[in-house]
Amino acid sequence: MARTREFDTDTALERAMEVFREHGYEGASTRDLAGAIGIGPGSLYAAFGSKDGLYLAALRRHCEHLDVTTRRALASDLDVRTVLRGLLEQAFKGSDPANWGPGCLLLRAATERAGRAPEVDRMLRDASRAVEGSFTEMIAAGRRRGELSADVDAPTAAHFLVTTLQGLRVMALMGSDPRSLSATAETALRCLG
Amino acid sequence: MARTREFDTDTALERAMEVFREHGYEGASTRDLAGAIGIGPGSLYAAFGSKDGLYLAALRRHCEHLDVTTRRALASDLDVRTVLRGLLEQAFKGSDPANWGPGCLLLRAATERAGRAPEVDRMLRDASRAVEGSFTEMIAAGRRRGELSADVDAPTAAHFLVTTLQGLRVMALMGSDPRSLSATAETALRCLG
DNA sequence: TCAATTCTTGATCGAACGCTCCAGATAGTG
DNA sequence: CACTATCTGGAGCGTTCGATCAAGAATTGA
Repeated sequence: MARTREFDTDTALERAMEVFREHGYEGASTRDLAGAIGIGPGSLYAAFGSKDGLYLAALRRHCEHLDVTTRRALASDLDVRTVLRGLLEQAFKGSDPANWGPGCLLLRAATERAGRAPEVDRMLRDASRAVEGSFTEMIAAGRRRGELSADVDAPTAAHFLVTTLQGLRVMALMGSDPRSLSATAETALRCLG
Repeated sequence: MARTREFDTDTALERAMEVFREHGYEGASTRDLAGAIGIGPGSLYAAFGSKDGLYLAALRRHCEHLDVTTRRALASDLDVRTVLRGLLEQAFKGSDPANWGPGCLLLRAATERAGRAPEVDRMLRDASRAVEGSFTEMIAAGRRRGELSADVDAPTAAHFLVTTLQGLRVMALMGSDPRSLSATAETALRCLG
């Protein structure tokens, strides 16, 4: 009983993610965003309420992408070290540089908006815990299969590896040599015992 | 033979660092900056040329602070693990949260401006290498004193620890539990062998 | 077919942006 | 005491910001 929306919300969010990833929250203008999505400002505000609303929706979608990546890794039946190595390496030379790599929108959100937008804080915490949870499961499973020493504490090791993961992204942004980054990933994996 | 400048450039840069740290590059307006420094826009532009010029000067100054912190650690005669532990812990609960903590301007610059301002890229790389270099020296010295195993490769271990350091800052921003952060720092130190 | 409802489009709002200009203030020099 | 050189700070430049709104287009139920 009314006109149908001409653009797809999911596609719009993917485009918005890209713009926010490129320019950050403050650096992305509503004109940039509407232009990238291919709609007018009116449609943007009708669909997402505000620039902040669009940002939160894009960030939420990004978190879903992260979850898909970690769950896919979790479902793998390869050796746990191999899987973890793949995740760490993707953090700085990934085949999916936009979502899991140094451009990760969540990392940007952490440095740009942590502590000044409650909803963002909540998403940072939740997404971070979700990734950490998947890592914990992977390590626990690897230990059960005997791929890791029995005296590895899964939650502790998971937190350590996620920290390394974030560090690798940052170091990549700082211009660190890929060879050094790989060596650091290897060092971290060796710590698993 | 002319009127003397009424404000101190160094003090101005400290204030600017604070504003950039708080709001980022895009989020900090020249009015914010001039207001925080306590000068008019004319003075700001006469002294620093542009917002970008002020940002670069502030970032350069921040890098000097980082250098001071790492060199002070380097000069310490405590056990190398104790010194490194102090640096890692300061990254998330530091007595100097502004400069060495999660708010570190360099980390923000990395996520906000890496790859889009050559001068920033250069500073990211240089500052990162400087910190890494100090870590390398610390580890090498600790090894010479027999505090670390002889089969520790100093540059490799240094890169790994700096990566952990950056990761800890990010994890702190994401709302990670201080207890977990400490445990992760400890895990990283245990890797030194 | 037409009224009702929603969406799209583009002009436009007031505010804030980075930045410039200039009159007035303040200093050293002869 | 001029004279000159520099600094200060507020007014204001043109532009862009996030957001709104009216008017037309598209879709559905009656």
